[in-house]
Parts: sequence; C-alpha cells; structure tokens
Amino acid sequence: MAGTTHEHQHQVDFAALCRAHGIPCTDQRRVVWDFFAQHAQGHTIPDAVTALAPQGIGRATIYRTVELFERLHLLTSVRDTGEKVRYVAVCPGHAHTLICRSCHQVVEFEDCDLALLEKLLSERTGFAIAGHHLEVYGTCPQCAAGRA
Amino acid sequence: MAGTTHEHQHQVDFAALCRAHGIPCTDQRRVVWDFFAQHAQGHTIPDAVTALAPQGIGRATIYRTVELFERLHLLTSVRDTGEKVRYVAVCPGHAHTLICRSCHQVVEFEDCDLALLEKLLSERTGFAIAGHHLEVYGTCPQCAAGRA
DNA sequence: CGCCATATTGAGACAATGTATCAGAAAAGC
DNA sequence: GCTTTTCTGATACATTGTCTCAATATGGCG
Ligand SMILES: [Mn+2]
Ligand SMILES: [Mn+2]
Ligand SMILES: [Zn+2]
Ligand SMILES: [Zn+2]
Repeated sequence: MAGTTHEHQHQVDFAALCRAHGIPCTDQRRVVWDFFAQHAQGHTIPDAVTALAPQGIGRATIYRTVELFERLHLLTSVRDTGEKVRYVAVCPGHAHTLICRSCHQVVEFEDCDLALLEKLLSERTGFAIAGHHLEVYGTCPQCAAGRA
Repeated sequence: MAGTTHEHQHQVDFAALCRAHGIPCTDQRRVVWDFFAQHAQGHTIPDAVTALAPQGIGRATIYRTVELFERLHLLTSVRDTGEKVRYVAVCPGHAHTLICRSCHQVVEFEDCDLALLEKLLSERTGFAIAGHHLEVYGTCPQCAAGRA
C-alpha cells in the first residue's frame, strides 16, 4: 500500500504472525485477518467482500487470502445446518461459544470438560494437543418461547 | 412422474421413510435420496445437478429437496479444509477431527463426551441444544520427532 | 537506503452456483 | 374419481466463485 509508513500495534503482531508462517506480510492480508479475527463467531467470505471491497481490497484477494489462512490453520471453517460456511480465527487454547440459531446471540462459556478427551486422544494418537475450538448450537429460551 | 405405475423395492422403502417424516413421497425425492445415499462419502449439490438434471429433475427441486432432507436430518453436510460442502446420508455419530498444525494431517475420532456438557449448558442457559462442532489442534508424533 | 527478483494484487471478463416466481402437474385424503 | 394441498420445472435473475494478466508491493541484498 503506497505511502503507509505508520507503525501500529496490530501491524507488529501480524507481521510476526506472517514471519512465523513464512509468508509475505501485506496490508491486504492484515486487513482480512483483522476482519475475521475481530468477531468470535466469524464471517462468511461474501461478508468480507461486502465489508472490504469498498476499502479497495479486491475480491480475488479476499478469496485467495482466506484460502491461504485456512491452509495455514490461522482460520478454520465452520458450517452448521442451514448456515453458510463461516471462517473463524483459530486461537491457541480454548474457545467456546453457545450460539442461538434463531436470533444469533452468542453466549460464551468457560468450562469445558475436554481435558480428559484430549488426554485420551493424545495417548491414542501420540499427538501433542495444543488447543481446541468448540461451538455449540441451539435455540435460546426467548426464541423457543416467543415467535420465530 | 407421468405414467409411472411400476412398484419397485426402493420405492416402498422410501415411501415408508417419507411417511415416517410426514412428507409427500415423490419420485423426484426418491431419485435425489438414492443419489446421495448411494455413496458413503456423499456428493455436492452441483454433483447432483449434473447427474440428475439430464434425467429431468429440475435444479430448483434438487436444492429444495436437499434442504428438506437436511432439515429432517436425513442428510447432513460435511466440509473439510479445502473441500466443498458435501451431503451424506445420516447414519452414525459425529465427525470430530484432530488436526496436526504442522503437516495438516487430519485424524477423525468418534467418541466425544459432550452430552454432559450440553446438558449442563442447557440447564444453565435454557438453550435447547441442537448440535456442536469440535476441532482439536496439536502436533502429530512424526512432526514432533522428525523435521518440520 | 535504492535495486532487483519474486510474489501479490485488483480489474474485469467469465463461469458456476444459488434464489425467486408462477403456472401446470402430481400426491394425499377422502 | 374428485378436491385440496403440495410439489415441480422452466425461466429469469442474483450472487458467489474462478481465471488471467499487467501493475504494484514485498523481501532480500548490496
Ligand atoms: Mn475448552
Ligand atoms: Mn460430538
Ligand atoms: Zn435466540
Ligand atoms: Zn504432523
């Protein structure tokens, strides 16, 4: 991006991320990363096009970048019945969300009992487990009671 | 379908399936069902269009029917990294994945112990839980030992 | 710094996929 | 059979996804 010389906090972090994965650090990739990483429940690619194309990020670039991030496991795709494919940032450690399929409210929750499962998996496969991503879907009480 | 009066074995089974789910049993639905149920790894919708449209099944019907089957949990959608969404006949349990961050190999595993967690969540939040998505990340033994 | 080799980008044309509408056909239930 | 309700396919349209290539930015190196 021509003429950008300012150093922001985010750029520093993202540059390190790129270095760690051996890919060139471009402003477009940072913008795409910020867009998807910002919201825990993720976005669809068309969402990103709608939001970022007006900022001058090309459509092809968005598709290419998401594909790249997915290949590097920086983003992961999630799809539930009746939904479109969303891409959410893979963060090391735990991430748990409870999502209402009707009103789309997101409830975060802390405790999960996957430590045992991870231990079992580790023993069986020899993997060193680093983290996991869990989304639980359902219908919230308001939506179940009221309309919709 | 005009002029079809023959009774085939499959029609009988599928008719029962439809009756059990309270939907009208049409020849188009049977064809779509056979197409997806036939192969364990499933198909994409465009696959089905390519295969079934020449047989006179309309494109809209295929989309509508897959959507219906998914809603009735006769088909379920699957999507792995870099793949398109495929629809497979609902048979057994969940498809949880264990992914190596280094070599990207994917190990599927069957058992997860989320029923208890879901029950707890349901009690605490009032949500009616419908499903979940779980990915576990780590490093496989080969990658931990050898290079990469 | 500036230069160069290389990789990335955006525009635009194009292809594929997905959606809405509606008149005609078929299924279900007498 | 006959009626009511639902489903279906054609068509037109909208959205999403892919490809190519000249212009540009990046990273590495004097
Ligand atoms: Mn956890
Ligand atoms: Mn499960
Ligand atoms: Zn809700
Ligand atoms: Zn590995």
